[in-house]
Formats: sequence, structure tokens, C-alpha cells
Amino acid sequence: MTDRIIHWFRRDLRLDDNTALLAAYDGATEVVPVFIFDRAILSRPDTGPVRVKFLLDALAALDANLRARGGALILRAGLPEEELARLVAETGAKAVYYNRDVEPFALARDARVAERLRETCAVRGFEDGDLHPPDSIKTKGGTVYTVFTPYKRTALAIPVPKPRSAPEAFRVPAGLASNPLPTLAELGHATEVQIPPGGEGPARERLEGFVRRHLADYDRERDLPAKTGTSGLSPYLRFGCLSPRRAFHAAEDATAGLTGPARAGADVWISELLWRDFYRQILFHFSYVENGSFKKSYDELAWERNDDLFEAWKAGRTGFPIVDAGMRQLATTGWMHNRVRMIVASFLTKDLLIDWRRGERHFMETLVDGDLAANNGGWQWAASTGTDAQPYFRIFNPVSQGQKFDPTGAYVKKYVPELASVPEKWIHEPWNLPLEYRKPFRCVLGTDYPYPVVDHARQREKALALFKKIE
DNA sequence: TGAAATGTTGGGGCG
DNA sequence: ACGCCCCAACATTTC
Repeated sequence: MTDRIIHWFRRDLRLDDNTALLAAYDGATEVVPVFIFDRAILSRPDTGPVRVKFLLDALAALDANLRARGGALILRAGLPEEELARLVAETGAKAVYYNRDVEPFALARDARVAERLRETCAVRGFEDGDLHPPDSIKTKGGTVYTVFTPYKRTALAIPVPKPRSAPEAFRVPAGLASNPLPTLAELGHATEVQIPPGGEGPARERLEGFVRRHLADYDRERDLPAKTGTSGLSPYLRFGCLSPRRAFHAAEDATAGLTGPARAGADVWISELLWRDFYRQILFHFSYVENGSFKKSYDELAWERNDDLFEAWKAGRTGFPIVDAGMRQLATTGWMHNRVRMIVASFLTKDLLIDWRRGERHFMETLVDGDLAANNGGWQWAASTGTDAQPYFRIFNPVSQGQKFDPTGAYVKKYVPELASVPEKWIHEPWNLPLEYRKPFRCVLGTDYPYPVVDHARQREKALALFKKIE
């Protein structure tokens, strides 16, 4: 007899190494793959159009991949608990499978679904989004790690499951209604920003290209925003177009047998994958970080409003070239190099003295890879309010950071074209450009490019004082 | 996955 | 030859 399991896609938009999907495939003769557009998510103010655009792409790719295997993606819209109950009734499915999430919103939603379907069918969540599930790594004392380095040491000693390939062929029930894939505009979003194509095909291509061309140099080049030293895989990991275990083993396999410096690149990249796991387990176990400081005493920090400065930061008009380049890269591409994310976050919190949550929100609105766990973790790190935080006195100097990581100014010049003719020597501190050079180099401050909106040395002192009041 | 202030050392210019 | 000063280079401390 035919039995059916519904696979509910959420942040696992792939067939490859998809834990719940493979379990459904193994456990039933027919799998019903469904994605539900949830108004509650789509209308959230921090759901940015670039991410919705990427999502639509990923769904189209997912549907195409399913069709190539004899399946098709069922699209519904509404409240997940209602739509799933309806779909269970339509199909007579014996179970709903999904991969677990770590976000408070998702956990509450999934609890509602389980409650709604409790007497109708089985509902099972699987671990899929990490190298190591968020509840699987604990200290000897049984507590959750809140410092990265010991977390990583423990994690590296635990084997990462080998990725499993996608099921070969699907059998799906005939005649199920499915909505057409909506357009971005139909979902109430619009953007001109060009982003990478969504889907697991592009994800695998990018992974393979990165491993082949950049992995070996990752330890040396990942911090240089003018180079393509990073993997660019963050949006694919964000939407589950790429299995993190697939990513891990691609790096492992490429460096098998190598030791020492030869695998330094892979080691550092794997460490970045573990940062992702680390912040996911932090959000899972300390859900209050969504709204407040991990270190609760830092909720008392007296951040300033400084609305004009916030607008200047968002627009990339702070007068600090590396900061402005980063913010403009974000605005025009929906992505920002990680080193520069740290610099602009330090600048917002420690130079403009603005609450990290406002920066976090802006990132969520604009980043194609915007993810609560990673974004919140990164912002709290920069603001010194989080786990494993940089001590509060670690304040980036936007000039020396620029000189160190963009020594020729190539990155600055790419995104801040008005500085294109400024010589290397002054590219990160145009206010020190001798007056007689300003006209010939088309860098008249206040006309061609803004004066610095703050004095770094002075703001640094104010930031230190702000934190000192809490200690 | 800092930066700035302060301390120490040592070479060289100079009287 | 010698002490003194300057200052760069490096190390240490402090925030």
C-alpha cells in the first residue's frame, strides 16, 4: 500500500544531504515536498528584498531539481500549521518531516505545528543545519560552551557525518494543487540589487571553484576585501542550498594527507564553519540574545541616538573610506566582506556610539545572507556585548584597519569611486591629503568626499568611558 | 579576529 | 674618548 510522508522545506532548500528529506524518502513510498510562504516572515520589517529574491531563485531551482527526479515542489501560502493540516488531509500522509531550526520564531512555529497535528499524524524534526547539532557539544561539566576556542577544540575531535547524495527518483502523489511561484513584486518586495543565483547547482559550483582555487590561500587572503579570497557561500548556507557537511568534507577531502602550513587554508575555513555552528548553538540555548546583550549587564550601556550619523553610516558617507566602501558594497551588492563587516560594526558602535541592534537590523534588511544567529553573534562580538566578545577596549582604528587589509586602496576605490585618484599614501585618511593636492586629486573634502563625521581618537575615549560605567 | 600609551634599548650625531 | 640627547625600533602595559 502507498504510504506518504510530507517533507516541509524551510531553510534546507536542496536535495543533497538533506537529513529529513532522506529520512522521508527511506520511510515512505511517496514523498510530498512542500514549501509554505509564511506571511509572518515575509512581512517582517527585517526581511529584506534581496533575501526574498534569493529565496525565489532557490525555490525555482529546487522545483526544477525535483522535476528532474520525477517529483515537483508543492507551493502553498498561509499559516504553516493550517496549510500542513490541509495537506495532511489531502494526502493522508502518515507524517510530516522537517529539519530543525534554532531561531526562537521557528521553534515557536514548529511547536504550533506539532500541537496542531498531534492527533492527526507524526511530526518529526531532524538535525541538519550544522556540522554538529546545537545541543550536541557540551563542556565536561555539561554546560554549553560560550567561548569559541574551547568549543572549537571539542568540535574538531568529533567526526562530521559524511554527506549523503540526493535520492535518485521521487514518487509523488498526483493531482495535488500547488500555487505558481510568485514574483518578487507579488510578495511586496522590490530591489535593483543583482545577487548570485540561488539553488543548489550554483552552490555546488561555487563550493568546487572555491576549494580548487582559493582554499589553500584562505588563511592569507580571506582578510583582504579587494581579493576574492572568501568562499561567497554564505547565502547558500543561509538557505540550505548547500549542506554544511558537504562543505566541510569538500575542504577535508581536498587537503587529505596534507599537514602543517599546506592545510592552513582549510583549517581556517573549517574554523569559520564552526563559528557558524557556534553562534547557532548560542542562539538555540540563549534565545534572549535575539533582543539583548549576551552579557546582560551590557543592556545598561548608554548608547546615543545620533540619527544623522546613523544615516551617514548607512549611506556610506562617514568620511572614513574603508567604512564607506563596506557600506556601499552592502547597498549595491547585498553582501559585504567579513573583515569589513567587523570594521563597520566597530565603527557604528565604538565611533558613532550607536546601539548595535540598529546596525544588526540594517544588516538583516540588506544582506542576502542575513541570518539571525550569525548576524547577532557577529554584532555582539563587535559591540563587546556577546559571548567570546572582544574586550570592550578593543576598538578598531578605521585608518589602520584600512591600511592593513586594503593596503593599495583597491577595495576602497572600487566602491568609493570619488576617491579613485587619491594616492595610496592617503587613501585611508584623505583628510591628511595636503591642501595643494586636493584639487588635482579631485578630493576636496566637503565637496568631492565628506569630512570625517567624527574624530576617532575622541570617540574612542567616549566609548571606553561608556563601557567603564558598566564595569 | 587591537590600539595607544608608556617603557626600554641601542645606534648615531654632537659637543 | 665620553656623556648626552634624540629618536627609531621594539617590548610591555593599559584601556
